[in-house]
Amino acid sequence: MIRPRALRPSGLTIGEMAARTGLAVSAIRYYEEEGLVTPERTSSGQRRFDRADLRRLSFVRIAQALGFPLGRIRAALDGLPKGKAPSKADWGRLSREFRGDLDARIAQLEALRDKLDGCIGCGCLSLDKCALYNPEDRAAAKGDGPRYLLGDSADSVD
Amino acid sequence: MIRPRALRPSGLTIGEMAARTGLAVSAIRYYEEEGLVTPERTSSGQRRFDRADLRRLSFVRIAQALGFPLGRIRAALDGLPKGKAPSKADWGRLSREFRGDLDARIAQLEALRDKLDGCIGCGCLSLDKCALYNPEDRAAAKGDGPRYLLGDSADSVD
DNA sequence: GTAATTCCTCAAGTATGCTTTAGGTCAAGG
DNA sequence: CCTTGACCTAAAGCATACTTGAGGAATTAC
Repeated sequence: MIRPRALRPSGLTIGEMAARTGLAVSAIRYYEEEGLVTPERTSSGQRRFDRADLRRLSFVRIAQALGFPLGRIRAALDGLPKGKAPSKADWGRLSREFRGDLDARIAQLEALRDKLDGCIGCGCLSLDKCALYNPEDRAAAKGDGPRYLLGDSADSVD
Repeated sequence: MIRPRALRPSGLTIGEMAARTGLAVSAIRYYEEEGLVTPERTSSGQRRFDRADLRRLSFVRIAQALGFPLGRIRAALDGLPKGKAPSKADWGRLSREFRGDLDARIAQLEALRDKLDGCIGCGCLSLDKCALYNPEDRAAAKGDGPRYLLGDSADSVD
């Protein structure tokens, strides 16, 4: 049993966090800048993370894999109790929240896919009567976040 | 009936394309830079688009709404016959191609969602035994393209 | 004929999400 | 003790997808 950093003191170093979460050290620093984690510092300025941070960062990875933008993830994490470590119930609530969003995104994508089917049939793909060519369908894919900046004004086409 | 540009000559101007596709003029110029359309030019250097371009640009919009990156879209458009205008069958083939990719993405997202369900139950979200914490799940969301640059090396966590 | 539009190019700016580089400090091992 | 590796900050760079701005030319409208 190796015990680096003498008798495992007050927290995990950024390198240990990186190793355990699979994130790059630079990414973790970036997440701190973005307010996704707020590790303490040693007197010499090095970051020290606790176990709750391990969960926070893992949640970030998972949510990202699910397509959520960091802003959304931060908003969710901001809902966790500060000071005390989040309980299992807290994490469950967060997960359910994302699960809901995810369902919505999948449904939207499926709706779009079905419309694409219709368009394969009609071969239009650009006609004003084309179901896919509907302003309200813009920004359906993409996590949410400020990504769908598509100013719409689609008229008749072709 | 107004007939701008005397007797409707050789093609549509970029402004007309913008009005008819719902895209911004600047976006269309950008798409040309990216090789998604290659309009002709008048002797004075103005762009002139044809009806096939209208379809191309509409396809770009649709594919983007479906979450595909421009690189992928360009690759698909490059498969269309050059010189002659693409037939209905050509467009159908393209649509089916995207439909396939879309199905795959939806499936992947659903798989991830189901794993999230499991994790809501166990409340883990960061444990090494957590199904969501699998390197192979990275980059599941997001259109494809060079977006999933997540170098993986996830070990045990928490 | 002339003023208002529209068009052109090229460069720089914006947002997201990081990585890389430069220059320097700190801590752990031998 | 002192070298090596890990850590720190700040700034710049990269990829995607565009928009905005500057400065100017060509069209169109009246």
